[in-house]
Amino acid sequence: MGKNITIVDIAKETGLSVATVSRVLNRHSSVREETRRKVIETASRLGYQENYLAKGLSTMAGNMIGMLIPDIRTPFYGRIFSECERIALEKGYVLALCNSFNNLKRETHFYTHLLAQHAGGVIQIGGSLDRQIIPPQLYNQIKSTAEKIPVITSVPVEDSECRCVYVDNARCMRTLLEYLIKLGHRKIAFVGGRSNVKSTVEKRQAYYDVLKEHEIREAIISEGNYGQEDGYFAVKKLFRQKFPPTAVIAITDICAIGVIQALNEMGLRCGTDVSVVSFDNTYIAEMLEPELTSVSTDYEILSETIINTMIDMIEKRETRDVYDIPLMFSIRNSCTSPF
Amino acid sequence: MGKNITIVDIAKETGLSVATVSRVLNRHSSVREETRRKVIETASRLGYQENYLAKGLSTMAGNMIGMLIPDIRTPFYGRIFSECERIALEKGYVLALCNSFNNLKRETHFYTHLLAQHAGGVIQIGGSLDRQIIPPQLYNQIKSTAEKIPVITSVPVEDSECRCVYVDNARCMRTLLEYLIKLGHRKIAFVGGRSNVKSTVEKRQAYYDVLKEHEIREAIISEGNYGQEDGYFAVKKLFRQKFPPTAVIAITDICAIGVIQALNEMGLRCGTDVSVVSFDNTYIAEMLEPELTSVSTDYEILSETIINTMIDMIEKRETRDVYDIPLMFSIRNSCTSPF
DNA sequence: TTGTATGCGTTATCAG
DNA sequence: CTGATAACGCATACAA
Repeated sequence: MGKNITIVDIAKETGLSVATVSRVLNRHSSVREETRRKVIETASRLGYQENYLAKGLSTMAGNMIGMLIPDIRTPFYGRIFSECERIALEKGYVLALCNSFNNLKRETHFYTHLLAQHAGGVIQIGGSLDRQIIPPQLYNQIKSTAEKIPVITSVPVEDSECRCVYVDNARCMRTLLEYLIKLGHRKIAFVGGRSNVKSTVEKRQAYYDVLKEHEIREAIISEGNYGQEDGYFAVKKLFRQKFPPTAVIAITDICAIGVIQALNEMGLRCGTDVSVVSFDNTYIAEMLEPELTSVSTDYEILSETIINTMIDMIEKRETRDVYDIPLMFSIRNSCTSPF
Repeated sequence: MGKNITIVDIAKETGLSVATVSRVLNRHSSVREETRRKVIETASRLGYQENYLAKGLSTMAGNMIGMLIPDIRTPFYGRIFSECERIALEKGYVLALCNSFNNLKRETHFYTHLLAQHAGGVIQIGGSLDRQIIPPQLYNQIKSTAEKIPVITSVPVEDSECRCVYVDNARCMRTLLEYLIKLGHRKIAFVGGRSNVKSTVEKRQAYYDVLKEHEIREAIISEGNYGQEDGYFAVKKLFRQKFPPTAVIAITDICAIGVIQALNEMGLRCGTDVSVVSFDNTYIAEMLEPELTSVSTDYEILSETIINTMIDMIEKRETRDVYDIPLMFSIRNSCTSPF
């Protein structure tokens, strides 16, 4: 357990004061080049490692950023987190992750923890934030947290200091639907998703809007959850009818798996008999047979925006809400014209 | 930005000293019940929140635990992390996650960071740790880190203070293979996995061992990576022969997806014509058609062991290496007798 | 440009 | 059982 090297040691060694050493280490301009070099040299010679705890205690802002998402095991959140983590580490920040499992208690608990650590900031994507009305308990927690440390959310939080990096669900739906309509589909089902989830509601609304714009009367919606079985049972139900849909929009790639399975069981082939598209555009889409046409926000740009905004907030630069992350629309071979 | 409530405030409010307040808050025995109650009461009345930074600076041990894994997006690591995170949060610890992507630089970088934060500890599973010979750069980093904060690894690290929570790959392979042999299979292929990865080598060795025990001469191994395409191409190659295997062991669930796809394309049906099993037993196994027989370490017990051991180390209790985590062997419907 | 002194919130070591 | 006070490592306002 060798004693830790501190700036005091460096100060002693160089004959300078801790203040000067500190200035050098933080790239504070006003310091002579010679002393600067001397400090750098002895720092690395002694094997100095900065102590973030002390730094944090002094500045009241750690270099750990908390990320709160519903479930890292889903390909969607897994992808977002991984991109964010990669960028953050490059910039000298560490990401702490919490699966909320949409559990309000876990969410507020996590905020409390991060606050207690004076974390650099918190990022929340989805979860209870994605309810039609944000639960007051969470709302208050976010609001009071945002007064002390930077907070970024995937949804605007009114009357708070949060920044919002918005995922445009409506635009995603529009892209998918217009693509199918252009192929000639008129009977298009939208499968999966709960109606108390904001992102889903936004997708539904866009679904109705676009149908209307194209004067398509028939909306076919099957509510459910976001899993494979939801796609499966929806298809089983929907395709029992006389004039079944010719195309299906699945709420997630995972949901699409179920759609395709059910289709197969009914002797229908995805990509020829029925067109299938999905949200999220994760590796699952490329894994299926046939490969799925899918849409999502551009993960890299989204993640970069989130992290950069967060760091700007931490380092007290100007920031703005972001509503215009580009989409990633990948046309593969799960669709054809219905004729 | 309301000023933070500290123990000093509580001390003032109660007329006690900070020392006493601190003692109460840390359940240090010797303190009168009455003063104890008074402290607790005013603490909650004032809305006191402990400051982990200050605490950490004082004790030189934070409540953040770092977890270093190859890639959270894989179902295997996603599952392990999620279980660990759930348990850790319950016990008051936060998990910071780093995807190493098997990149040595990222790995050592992460250790450096955690050290600088005086993290509670570090857990590394797989990655460069899983090479036949641990790269010296990483070895040194682990060794020196372990001298300062608790470190747990999935593989024993010789001559260091790490604790090891071992995942018994050989036993997993044995379980799978003996199951297939009992069903009557004699031509069993083992598909996927690189030969510079320790866990894979252990599986291979067990594969040879068990075959030998059952006097099966023919070992059929197809090296590759751990993805879907590796399973796919392996089958395409292996099943071109006159007497193809009657069973396939895939190195991961994901790899098995490719196996099944290739089989389908060749007009062979998994579960009737060919038996398929895999490692990892993730949700993917239940998602496939037919559902896959699969084996892994029991995730819950593994994760609980890891976190409990870590916390014991942090709180300086006795610990021991763990080599006997039970397995989770799920027999589903991807296998039959070959006759 | 550099140094001095103080604070950040806790824990821990001594005394009482 | 309780209280003063010195660390812990760093940043920074104020002086020089």
